[in-house]
Amino acid sequence: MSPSRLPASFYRRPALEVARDLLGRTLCRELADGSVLRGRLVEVEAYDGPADRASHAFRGLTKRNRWMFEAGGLAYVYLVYGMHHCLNVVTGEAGHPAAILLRAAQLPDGSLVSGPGRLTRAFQVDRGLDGSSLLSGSLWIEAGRPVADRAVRRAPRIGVDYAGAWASRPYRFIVSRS
DNA sequence: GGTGCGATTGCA
DNA sequence: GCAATCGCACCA
Repeated sequence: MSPSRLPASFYRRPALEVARDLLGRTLCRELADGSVLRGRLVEVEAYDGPADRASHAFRGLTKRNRWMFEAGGLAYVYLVYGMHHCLNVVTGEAGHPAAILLRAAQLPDGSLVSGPGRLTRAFQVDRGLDGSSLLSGSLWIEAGRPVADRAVRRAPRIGVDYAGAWASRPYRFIVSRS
């Protein structure tokens, strides 16, 4: 258990707050051989509450989205388009469905992994990690180097045009400068 | 039990 | 611009 692993209290806050605070943090993934992949989170999206039409939780609890209804600190991993995995961080209190989609990270060598499907491929994340705790286990987030307000840009979420007015809400958070 | 489609990506 | 590819949400 790494001492710099972000604690449960980090995740059990409102989704928009957690989303903004995830920027600059270090996504960590331990592989079977014991090596650890790391990347600095530079783009995330919040999906917040039962009224958010863009969220998987909009139509209530289902087999797929059940982890979104748990207390923050879990991974929610699902398959989209039959071929790409998406990695989310569950946030907030139990009963309030919310999660943050991880969209892009900067690797230690400076290269950028951009896109939720590319991110899960790079970090070898699939549905085997769905529902796993970020507080223990092979997937977690460390404190890293938080980002100043002036370096944060907000924008509408990607790929949710079906969500009506919710599609234009600025729920995407991007590191615009280092 | 059947059907339509997606919080994407890569290639033409 | 569009095909790939399948779990699952939803309806019957």
